[in-house]
Amino acid sequence: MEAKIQIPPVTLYNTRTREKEEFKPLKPPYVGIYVCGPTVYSDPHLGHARAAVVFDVLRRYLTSMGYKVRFVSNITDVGHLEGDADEGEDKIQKRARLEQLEPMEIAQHYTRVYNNAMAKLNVIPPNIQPHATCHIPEQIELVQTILDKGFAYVVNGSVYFDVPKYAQKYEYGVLSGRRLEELESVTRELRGVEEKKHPADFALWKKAPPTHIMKWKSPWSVGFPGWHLECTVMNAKYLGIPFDIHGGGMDLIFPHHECEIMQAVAAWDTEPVRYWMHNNLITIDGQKMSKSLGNFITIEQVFTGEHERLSKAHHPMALRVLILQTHYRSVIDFSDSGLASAEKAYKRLVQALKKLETLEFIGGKTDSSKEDKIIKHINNFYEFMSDDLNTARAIAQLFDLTSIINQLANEGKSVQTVSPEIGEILKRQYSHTLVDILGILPEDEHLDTSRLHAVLQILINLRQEARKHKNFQLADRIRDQLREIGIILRDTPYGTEWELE
RNA sequence: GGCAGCGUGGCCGAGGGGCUAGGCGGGGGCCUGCAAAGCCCUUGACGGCGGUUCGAAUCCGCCCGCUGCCUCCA
Repeated sequence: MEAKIQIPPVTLYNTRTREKEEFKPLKPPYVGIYVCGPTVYSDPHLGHARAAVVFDVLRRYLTSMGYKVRFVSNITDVGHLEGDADEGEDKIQKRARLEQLEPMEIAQHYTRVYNNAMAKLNVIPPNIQPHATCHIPEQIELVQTILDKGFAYVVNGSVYFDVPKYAQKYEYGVLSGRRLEELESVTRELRGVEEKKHPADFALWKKAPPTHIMKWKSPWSVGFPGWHLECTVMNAKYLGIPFDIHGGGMDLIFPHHECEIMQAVAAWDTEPVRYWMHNNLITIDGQKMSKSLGNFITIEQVFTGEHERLSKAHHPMALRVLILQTHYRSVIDFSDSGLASAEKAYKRLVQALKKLETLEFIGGKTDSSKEDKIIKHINNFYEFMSDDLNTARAIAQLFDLTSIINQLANEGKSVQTVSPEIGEILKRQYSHTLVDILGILPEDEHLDTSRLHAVLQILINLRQEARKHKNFQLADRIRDQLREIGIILRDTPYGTEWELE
């Protein structure tokens, strides 16, 4: 890192303490991050995209600072109970019955769909992507530990966490700010006859009804693990308790993350997580997007444009930019026009990057105020990223740099107003912040375009000759026909550029 | 009902007592065979009513409107 660029210490808003805290890993330079992954029984939607992109940027940022990050994100393939207790049916099983498939076939299919979507969004795959069904023995073991410690009880082959007992020894609701008495008054009327001693108790192990397909042997019954168990088990197994950062959507704070804390504290007498981070939700027309409301847009629909609310197919990076232009703790009200505007913004950033790569900084007539601005914007970028991952402000700095790059490019290929030293910093940092840290990929990097490149160069050269001879009819025909197949030609002071639409 | 939060210019979205956010769009100009892109200039905002203050979009109070969690969910 060059001397002129300073990266301030990272502060993160910790849901647990409700304030921004300086991030200090337990065992530097190692950082453990766990993010709640998807339940794989349907297509991933915009909400999945947001959580994944937000924590991908966190991971990239910490990595760029020299931390060695282990990033764990699970696949929930057991399915959780639907509705309450005894009426419950495993989600994946339900879907399997509907489609006449093996439950594991469903899980496998949607895991693949999810991972494909993540790849398109340029989300780096987790270092470990553990599956709940691969950790049944560990989950059974944890249930036993909690039973041994006296914080759970067995009823008819099911095991429940004893929340009132826990609340006697430890504080209840540390994450969500919820109080046990209030919870009781609300939930009492909602629930019918059941095995739980207290409405706030939750299942650690459920005995499976005879029709249930996904089930495993345990000391208590043939059944399946409770909703919150897998995360605790996989935290402990792959990151150790306690570990640094646990992330997920805000809707998971209660009860999911609250239960995770109780399980870990009950089992090991230690709060499991140093920093709890929660991204806010995505709304559509001001309404929460959710599975139960059925108003969600899948990630793939954004890319194909096949949804009544979408006017066209959008570039995956447009979605990424849209997400990063909002701070992660604010709501994003999703719209087609917002996505379209993000797409234009994305193109601007990427065009500036391409342009910057062709520039040569020779100095000679250096403009120190311009150079100062460049350094200032780069430092601001890091300052805002370190301030609770404020990607909205950080990306604004990149737009300011974009503007400067465009001005420099107007000088021609050889730039005199910026010294070679500052020019190199600009080149390195602009690319590093945009591509490596924010994960905004220049277009078509995945595509092998080398031959297409060569062919277009031939056409561009022919057109150039036609223009030289003032044969504009031919020149325009070449450009128009290329446009018809989605290739746009653009004449610039330093030659003709092309771009795929 | 309990808890948490939000209301910013045409749209999206940062910020948060005096200091240009940014993106998209609109207007004017430069460049150009034309087009596109780019550049320069520009427009324009802090839900309502009170209060604190030399000064409030920013702090406090009340009111209005909206959202999330309390049921699986990112």
